[in-house]
Amino acid sequence: MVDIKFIAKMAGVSTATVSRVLNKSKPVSAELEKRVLDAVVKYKYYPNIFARVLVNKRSFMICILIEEAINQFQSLILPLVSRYLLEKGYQAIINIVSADTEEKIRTFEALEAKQIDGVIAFFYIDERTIKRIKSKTQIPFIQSEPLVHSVSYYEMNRKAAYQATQYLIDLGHRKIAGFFAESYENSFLSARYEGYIQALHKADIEINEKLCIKKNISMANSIEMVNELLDQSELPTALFCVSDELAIGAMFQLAQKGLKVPKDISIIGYDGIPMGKQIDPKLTTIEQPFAFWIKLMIKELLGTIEGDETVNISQTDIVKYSPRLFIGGTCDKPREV
Amino acid sequence: MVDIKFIAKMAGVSTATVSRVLNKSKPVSAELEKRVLDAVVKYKYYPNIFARVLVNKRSFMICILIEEAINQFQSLILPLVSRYLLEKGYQAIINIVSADTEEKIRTFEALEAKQIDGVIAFFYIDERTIKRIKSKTQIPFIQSEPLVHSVSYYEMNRKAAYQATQYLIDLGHRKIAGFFAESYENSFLSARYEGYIQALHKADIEINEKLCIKKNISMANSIEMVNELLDQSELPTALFCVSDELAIGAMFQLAQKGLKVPKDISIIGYDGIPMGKQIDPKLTTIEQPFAFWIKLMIKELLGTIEGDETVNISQTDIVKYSPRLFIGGTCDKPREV
DNA sequence: GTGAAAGCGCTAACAG
DNA sequence: CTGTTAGCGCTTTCAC
Repeated sequence: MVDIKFIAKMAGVSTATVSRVLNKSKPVSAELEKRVLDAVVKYKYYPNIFARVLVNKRSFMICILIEEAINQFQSLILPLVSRYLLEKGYQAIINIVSADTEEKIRTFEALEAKQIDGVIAFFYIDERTIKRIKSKTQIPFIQSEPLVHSVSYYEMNRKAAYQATQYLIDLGHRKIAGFFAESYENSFLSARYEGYIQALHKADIEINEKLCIKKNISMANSIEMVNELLDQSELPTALFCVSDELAIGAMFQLAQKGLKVPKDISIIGYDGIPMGKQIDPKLTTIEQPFAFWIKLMIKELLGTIEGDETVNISQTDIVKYSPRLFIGGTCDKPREV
Repeated sequence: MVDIKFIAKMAGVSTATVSRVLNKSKPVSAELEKRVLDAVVKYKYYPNIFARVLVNKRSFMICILIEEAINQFQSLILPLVSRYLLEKGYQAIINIVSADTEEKIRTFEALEAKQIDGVIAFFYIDERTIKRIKSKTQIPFIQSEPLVHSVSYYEMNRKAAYQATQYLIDLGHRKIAGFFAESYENSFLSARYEGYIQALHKADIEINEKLCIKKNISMANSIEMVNELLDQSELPTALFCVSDELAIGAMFQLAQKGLKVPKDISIIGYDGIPMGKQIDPKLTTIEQPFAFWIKLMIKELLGTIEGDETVNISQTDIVKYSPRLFIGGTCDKPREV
């Protein structure tokens, strides 16, 4: 076993010196430094990270917390998160929790006790629960769902949804249905609803409650939502979906019902998941520069962990990386125009 | 800071006793055991895993290695793997690697040096690479793709594919197309192809090369595959797909082309991913008891790690947990029968 | 600039 | 059964 003691002996120095060279924690003479580094290479020495943690009180481990299953969005960002963490010298560990709030809070406590440096929750946590977690633990955490609320993610979502709806209006649509999420208070999901409403208002289009369907946003529900939509007396010519999964599910069900996209109905999604580009026609949607946002978000987390309060995000960066419209083949002019 | 010393003091015992209770490493009187456990609960004590590692020479950490992106199958099993590992006292950590073989091998070496106990590769590794990894490292590893090759996963796949094809034949189909994977040598994917071929042979159906399309099995490719199929002079009445993703992609594209499932063509998939149950009609498919298999596979890995060579898997268990046909709504009798 | 030595929190002999 | 104690490999005072 080659450990720090062995290297010290071989280099003819003390263990303290080896440690100093490896961590650059204190100046060491060039002479000794060379001897240490040579020994490290010669004997393929890797410091024992666990021993290091014991002393440092920092594990350089971040836990990704997932609620039961992994959805498309999460499987998209998980590799990005993990890779970026590694780049920053942190190891991603993964834990699964149930939907139960109490269990989640207990998990936060456990992770703190296990000396995990921080948590990235892959689910939405409401304000009340956030307060409870903060009252019980000190562990720094962020949520991936409302990615960068720190740079007004709500506002971004509202604007992009506005833009998407506006795009449909510009194509000549007036009867624009919407599939939305229920019960997400002031999250980015309700921002998308707001953007949709505002665009319709701006264009003097009356809001038709029957065309606004709110449900949980799983692909399964989009089938029901389409059926509900088709039961209306007045069929829409376009459909705005609050997520790509919803949009793709809707396309699927519409095809089953014999309706063509975009000939019979135009569809626009939100997210830019890979599957949207794998279907035919490609899904027109709002794309989000996830990779960039994730970096921003993690930078914020690591800033808190490392006691660096000054994570500075420039306004130009934010604008540069705003969501943008991807024009696929699922939107066209309405039939009768 | 609540540590083992603190708990020992509060319970009025020695640290050794606390350790023995927590690890069940030696018998402790009921009286003391109770006092220890009470203190543990009362003060929310969690043993410091890093200190434990230092002594045990075991990190109780298993790395899940993912190749760049996460597909549906992987996102399905990832929570199962993680949860089961935790149940067994291991923590899952996650690393992303590129498709490059050399980088993968280096990652295995690095993980060993970091004292990670084992690796679960979420990708297919060919024989040659396996040999190279084993020559350079000692780290135990398994692959999730051919889940339980230890219990003849190949055979299971062949049988199940046979059963699926037989089901179509029993419904009266004779022109049965197949979407398969290319270049997977002797993996479970080729076993599915073999099962399909054997079922056709058994029923004296001539193999039509033009109806057997082999491509990489992403959803994107199923669109091309459907187009290729529709270009044939002779249309099939049924389609066996080597994966659910392929099957769903095909359903989608067929709907776009105006073909109804199962009226115009029957479709059967393989895997049993959740999305298959979210679409309408539900996808008829071969379901696999993943959770059970994952346990088997991990048991094998942990067996190697813990030096337990005798991981015994009973034959009844294997039969009990064989893949089984799930009958959704995507298969019917052929039109003209 | 360098080394000796005291822990970090835990487990496992070794005594009793 | 139970307690005392010596490390696991590393970092970091504290002297020199």
